[in-house]
Amino acid sequence: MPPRPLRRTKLSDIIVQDVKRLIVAECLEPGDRVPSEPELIAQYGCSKGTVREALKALQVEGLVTMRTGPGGGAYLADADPEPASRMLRNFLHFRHLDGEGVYQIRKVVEPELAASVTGRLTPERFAALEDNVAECSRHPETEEEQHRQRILELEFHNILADACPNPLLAFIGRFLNEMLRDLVVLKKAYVPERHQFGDSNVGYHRLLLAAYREGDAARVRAIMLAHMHDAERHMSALEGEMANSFLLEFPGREASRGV
Amino acid sequence: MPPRPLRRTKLSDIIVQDVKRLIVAECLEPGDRVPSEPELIAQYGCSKGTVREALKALQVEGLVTMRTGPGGGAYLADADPEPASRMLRNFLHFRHLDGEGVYQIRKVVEPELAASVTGRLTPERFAALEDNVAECSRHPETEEEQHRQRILELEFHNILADACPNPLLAFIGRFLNEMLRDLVVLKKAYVPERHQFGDSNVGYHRLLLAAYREGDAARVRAIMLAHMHDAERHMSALEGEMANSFLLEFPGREASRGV
DNA sequence: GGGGTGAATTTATCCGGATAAATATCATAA
DNA sequence: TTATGATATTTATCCGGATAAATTCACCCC
Repeated sequence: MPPRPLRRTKLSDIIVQDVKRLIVAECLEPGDRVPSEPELIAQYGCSKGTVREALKALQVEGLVTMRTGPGGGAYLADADPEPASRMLRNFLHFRHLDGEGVYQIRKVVEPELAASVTGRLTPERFAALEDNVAECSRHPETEEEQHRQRILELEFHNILADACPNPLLAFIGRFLNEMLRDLVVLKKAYVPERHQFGDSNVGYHRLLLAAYREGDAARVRAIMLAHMHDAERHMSALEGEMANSFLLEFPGREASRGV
Repeated sequence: MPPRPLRRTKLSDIIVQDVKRLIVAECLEPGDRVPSEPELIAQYGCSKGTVREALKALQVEGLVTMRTGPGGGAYLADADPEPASRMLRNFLHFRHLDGEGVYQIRKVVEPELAASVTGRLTPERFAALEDNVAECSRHPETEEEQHRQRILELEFHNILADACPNPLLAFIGRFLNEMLRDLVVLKKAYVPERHQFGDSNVGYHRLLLAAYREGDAARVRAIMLAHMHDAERHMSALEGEMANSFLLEFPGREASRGV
């Protein structure tokens, strides 16, 4: 039933593979130039539409970025996990992943992540964590502000993820935060009880800061584990009705650049 | 520096968004029909190229599949994590993720996953696990066979992941296995010591089967944790030189359908 | 010398047509 | 009744052109 590929593989796919091989062969680094539209047209003797499709595919895979103007063309892009993250979120929302599902992972991943950055926090990052705690400690006035503060608390965990030297662990940490963010954005039902949870969250964050100051990785791990278990218990209120709203762009997240 | 979107948003992007909204509004399920090429052309009064680009974008996001022939057109696709998985693997390979990095996550995720499927294994899955252990217990003859057996051992963990009701946990479990598979495929250096590790792996798998038979989730967790720590120690031999080989299609994995 | 203007380059978007391939349906024949 | 083959429908691929937008760089004026 799935439309199998046609007899001869698409010309644009051949170009895609060739360009990838070129990247490997030449050991290109992000920022290096890749054959541009007119060059590929000349090389393959095809129309620009075909070349454009190949370059677009490489863009979609996050491998190249295009620049206009003189000296423009295709350049090897900095690796960016966002497209993959977005597709994965779509997939999981389709599968009706709920808050409890996120916390089943989070409660084992966040302690490991938090412990692993002990002693690796730059002064800038540590200051950012302190700022975050300070801002989340303020008493919110409006409902809207309370809601934003709720999301701001997640930023604490994002800063930790950014400090993690393991790219996979960093990605998963960020990803889980984004999933929770989607859930919080979709369901303001979470807000009413914010005081109880919010204060509790920030309290754990303060304890974590103290443990980081002492460089006590074991205590960091223990505090984060307790934090996660505590938060998990409060997640039951976030169940259900995710439906298909994921397809629409969430406010506050920059719109994806289409395909 | 990134080429910002042009003044007016692309027509194909508008179509993409409209179709997504339609999917949400009509609560479409996988397999349901989505407006086809000629319908969208009539609706938007644009050329087929533009409509094709929109439908292609929806394909790339894994939301729809196209069918040819009468009654063909665009249909809401079954959610598939493969495209996201592939992009994420590319990203991580670019970041030179190594075996140790994978195991930092794996050692916390696999025990949770393994424990969570205790008592949920269907007879079919349990039989598949037993078959896997039996096949991995055979004495490999050729080098090639040893190598394939090494990969086959990973399948044990994939079966567990498939049994996991949490879609995120299942995805991460499968994903980590794929990352390891890439590493093993790329570096046959792993093979020489296969006996030591291979036997050890299968031994843990046997212990897990026994614990599953008794429905002892705590013991499953403990065994898997020991399994992971054991395997992690042997991972140092798998370090380094991932380079950019990720871009090429790995043998044994079906080629991606281009863009 | 500095700052603004415009030309050149390159990609971005869209068009409509031509041919090929896949598939469901229906008619036909065994 | 069943199997086979023709037909119609729909997507797949590719082409080349036209216009618009963004960026760089050289040039010119002050």
